[in-house]
Amino acid sequence: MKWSQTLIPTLKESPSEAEIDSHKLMIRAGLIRRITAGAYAYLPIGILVLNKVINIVREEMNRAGAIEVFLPALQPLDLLEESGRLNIFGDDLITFEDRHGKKVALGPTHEEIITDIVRNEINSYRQLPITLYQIQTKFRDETRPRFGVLRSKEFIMKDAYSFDVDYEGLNKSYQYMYDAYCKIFDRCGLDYIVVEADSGAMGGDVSHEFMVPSPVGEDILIRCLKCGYSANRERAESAPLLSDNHATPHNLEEVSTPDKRTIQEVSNFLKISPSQMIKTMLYISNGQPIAILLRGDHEVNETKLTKALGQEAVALADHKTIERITGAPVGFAGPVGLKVKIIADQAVSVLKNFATGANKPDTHLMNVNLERDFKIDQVAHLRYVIKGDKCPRCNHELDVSQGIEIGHVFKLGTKYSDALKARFLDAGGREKSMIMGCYGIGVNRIIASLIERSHDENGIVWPLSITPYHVIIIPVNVNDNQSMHMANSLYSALSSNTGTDVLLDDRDQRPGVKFKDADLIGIPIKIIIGKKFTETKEIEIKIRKTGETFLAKQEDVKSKIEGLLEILKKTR
RNA sequence: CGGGGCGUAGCGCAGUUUGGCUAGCGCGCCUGCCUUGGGAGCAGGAGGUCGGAGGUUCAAAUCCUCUCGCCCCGACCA
Repeated sequence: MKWSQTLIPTLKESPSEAEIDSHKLMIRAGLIRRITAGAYAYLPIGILVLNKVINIVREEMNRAGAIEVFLPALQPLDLLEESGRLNIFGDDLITFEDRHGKKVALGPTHEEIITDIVRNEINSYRQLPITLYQIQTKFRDETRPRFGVLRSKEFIMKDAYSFDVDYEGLNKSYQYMYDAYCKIFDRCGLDYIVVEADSGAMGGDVSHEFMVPSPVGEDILIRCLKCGYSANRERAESAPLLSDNHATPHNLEEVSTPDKRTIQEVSNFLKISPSQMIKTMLYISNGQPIAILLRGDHEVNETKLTKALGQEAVALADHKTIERITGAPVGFAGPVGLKVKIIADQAVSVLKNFATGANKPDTHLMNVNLERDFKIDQVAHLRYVIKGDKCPRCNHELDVSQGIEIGHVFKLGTKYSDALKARFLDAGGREKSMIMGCYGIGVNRIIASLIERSHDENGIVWPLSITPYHVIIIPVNVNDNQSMHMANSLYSALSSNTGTDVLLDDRDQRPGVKFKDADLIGIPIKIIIGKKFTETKEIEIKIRKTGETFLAKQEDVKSKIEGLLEILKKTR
């Protein structure tokens, strides 16, 4: 491609809409333009990159035995109702009525559609197992789209769904997908880590997330750098805290804490550490209020709470309920004298002489102790792991960091096949629910997270596998006939190699502009036809990532480039 | 959805507090000259319903009301 014939609108200045490096660079390098909040147009080199990523995904999916389908973006609402996910998606779902008044949604994901197809077309164990996948745009009305294509209202996802006759089969299908994911992300040149995840609202039990470590990531990763344990925040566990003081219980004491409601306010006021306080949170579970006790500096993990209660969902009690149950406004609840079921986090069970609300307005209690002052009905792990917690496996200190989720694999089991009646007859003629798995990849996110990890002050640094062009030829002076002739002949020679994408910067621009632009858009190899060429007929070759330069005679350029491409292919 | 901020040329911004001449600057763009190894220089030029609607006023980018859009923090998040 000749630069003058395509559209690569580079910008010298960062657009004000962008906050993070990848977003700025995608705009500055002319990959994308925002059309409206959370929706982006991909410009020529943007779609080149996107297509390369998609091709890698497709190749590895096919290699893993998955079968591609193409599904509608328009979905009838009744299917989502049938699976019970209409409420779960809630306002994230983009819905409208067609001219006949029929309610339609733009698909936020496609479990229901796939399951619907499979239940209609597959009835026998002889047709199983099968894994179907699609690469398509999905729509979610995100409350706050941000970070460019990292969180947008429409985005491209690869979604695969596996259907097996039994759990053994599911394990196999899952492993195929897991392995394929590793290959895909490896090929895209990404540094990623795999963490155990909670399967959350998708249902099912085993799940892994593929994460690119990044401070701009919206997910929190808990990792043990010693033994390799890694999990996301919802899933992560920590070693139980030990009772470290054998302090004798002091006398219970009531203190006045006028208008001090939060842990922060009370701990400042009483001059004690938040970790010497207990916070009491009232939840509604199964229609009944229950009290959850947490250490003051800990936060409730509702995923774990939900599981501990064996419920589908729990919700915080409203203020009125709290007043009714505790006899005090929000901010003064405590376990002493409370007449509801009490579940304590493990960290609470080892505390002595702590402070907590007195269930009386403007009053807290000091030197509260378990057993003596109140009893708990259940101890469970209910909180998020924080810095300082120890690894549940090897007791080494856990690392807390951030990451961008680029892929997620789930063992769903029969959640959707039960709900949507996707059944088959086994060899013995018995009807059974299909065992499902589902596997997603955020295609746009691959690009953004790659840039997030692979750029420098001059711009993007593409890996060979997904770069829009492998080589950029820069004739320094396009008005010099010999230079242009050389540029054109190199362009033809290199382009004739299948699989080598060449960009020729034929613009009549000053060299500085061309070098800056080539760096900005991140092309791995530059071929420069300039001073050296006019003087000695030598051609300069420069590597974007390392800045290494080579001089080659004109007849050697092609083989030199081929050699460099081979080397770059192998290095990440 | 709560809090904060911003909308002025393709991009980045000043001007708004305290209303007042023809609305400015940098980049980019067009023409010419010059220049050709890391975002050159000189000269000339095009480009604006100041987000929109209504109001106050002799006079509104500037003040008031409403509205739309966008960004940030938080909440939310298969």
